[in-house]
Amino acid sequence: MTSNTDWLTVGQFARLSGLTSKALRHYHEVSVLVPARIDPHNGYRRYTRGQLETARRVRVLRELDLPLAEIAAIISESDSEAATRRLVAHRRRVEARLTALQTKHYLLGKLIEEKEINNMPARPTTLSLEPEMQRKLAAELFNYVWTLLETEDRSERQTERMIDAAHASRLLWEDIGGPTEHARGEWQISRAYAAAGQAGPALHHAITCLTLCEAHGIGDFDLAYAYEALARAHAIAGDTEACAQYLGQARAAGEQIAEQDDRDLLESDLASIPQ
Amino acid sequence: MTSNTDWLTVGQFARLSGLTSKALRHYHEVSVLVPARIDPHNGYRRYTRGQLETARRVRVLRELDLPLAEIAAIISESDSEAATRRLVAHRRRVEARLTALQTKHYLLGKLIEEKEINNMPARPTTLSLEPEMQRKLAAELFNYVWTLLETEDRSERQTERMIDAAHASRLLWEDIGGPTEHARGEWQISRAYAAAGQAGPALHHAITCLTLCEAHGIGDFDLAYAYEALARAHAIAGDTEACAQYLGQARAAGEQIAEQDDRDLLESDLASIPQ
DNA sequence: TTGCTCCTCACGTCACGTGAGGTGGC
DNA sequence: TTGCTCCTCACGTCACGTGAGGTGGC
Repeated sequence: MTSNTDWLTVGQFARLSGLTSKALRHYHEVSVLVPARIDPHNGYRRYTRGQLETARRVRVLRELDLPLAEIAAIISESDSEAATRRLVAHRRRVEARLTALQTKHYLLGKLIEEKEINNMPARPTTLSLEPEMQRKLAAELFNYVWTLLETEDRSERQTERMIDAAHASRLLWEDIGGPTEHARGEWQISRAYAAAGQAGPALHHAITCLTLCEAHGIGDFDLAYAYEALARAHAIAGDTEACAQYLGQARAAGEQIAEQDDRDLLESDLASIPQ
Repeated sequence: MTSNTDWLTVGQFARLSGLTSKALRHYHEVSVLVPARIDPHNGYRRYTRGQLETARRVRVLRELDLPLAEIAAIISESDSEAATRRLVAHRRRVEARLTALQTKHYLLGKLIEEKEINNMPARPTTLSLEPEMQRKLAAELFNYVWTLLETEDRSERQTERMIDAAHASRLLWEDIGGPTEHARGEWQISRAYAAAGQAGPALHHAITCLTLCEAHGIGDFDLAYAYEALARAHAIAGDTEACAQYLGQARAAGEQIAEQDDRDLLESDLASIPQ
């Protein structure tokens, strides 16, 4: 209980906290962790044992790459909820860095591979997305289109973005998906154009969808929906006769669908086609 | 064939290589990429078109986080095997960073969990791309469309992907770009549809392009090209009269273009419109 | 002539680490 | 008295970005 042991110098405090004295001086300068008192005689920094707790927290947070400014805020606020929010935000930043690094890692691998074959490419011919990310993006875009399709008061601009997104999703599926994904992509593009009232493109992509189904023997659900898209596109074009014909084909194909839920879904979609 | 176009200034070289002029000055200073000559009169840096290849390679390598010293070595050595060894070594460093970051990510998750069991982050409504990646992708898609536009024996399928890519690029520019990028995106979509022989969509996006230019006071190059797109779309639709009218407007706007190179480019594009 | 582009400093970024030169404490 | 620790500058790191202040070019 000698006052001797209660006041720690930087070196002692450094050893006990796991920080360096250089770091402690820096933390003092930027007010992240200020010594309890400064010896007025010689300018020595004096820390208390009670400050060790804070010092260790600073160390842990720094090891997790939190910026000093964030750490200062977390420590001074002493509001645990606000602190958690900062941690969550930081974790998102770390996540972003992680995906960026993963992409770089992937691209380096490809570059090395290519180099072994030919000499100096330096010109990427494909998208710089790793397959996993591409798959994720393709799915996100697909869902994004759905969200917008279901938005009732869609602005003109949103409608344009919806169409863009449908095309983007289709593009990304090109090399990571098979005929089924391609057909579904074409179906969604067609539906987006139908929602936008553009009969020409809606018809074009509906035809592509059906062609894919036929060429690859895709039946069930997807085939029925190919006809649904054709019926809808013709309805919008004002061709009642063709619409009715494809409605019939959709219903016929619908009877081949295995799942009851899927059959119901088709029915409600067919019912939504303007006559 | 004028010596004028053979010697590029930093600004021109920056635009063509995708680097910034600041970065180019830095690369000069540290001898990673030295201008072919320095104008003795005013100290202007002059680059050749042949240096673009090197510049692009530097950019690709920097995007992969290689230190400038490594890049300088890779470029100067011109020994492809040594270069590959450097890439492999760098990939290992990236791997190390990756595992370290993954650990931090995991620990942050645990820390947050401990601190609070409630308060889960909301579903992300936007794409899970960080801005840097989104910008890169948008640009890549834009270039991808160009490559396909210039491909003479494009298959039908490639044409479809080209259109998808034009839409995808436009979507990605939506929140990271301004009106100029949006207008250029619309222009490219229009051109892609024109190349595919689809007059309707070509016209639609040409109109959007012009509307954007007018709404945001975009002139020069971009405005002239908006008219070019309209002329081309009408030509494909078989509307000779409207085509001629917009050709005239494009030429008039073309006279306001500052750069001679840009004027020449416009002329050759206008000449390629089928009459 | 007016903008636009180019030039060269000089400083900032982020979290310390590395000395240099000097003094206090046990 | 001898090491050891402490102090305060000042500079370096890495790859540029951001001005400031001035000049050249079309």
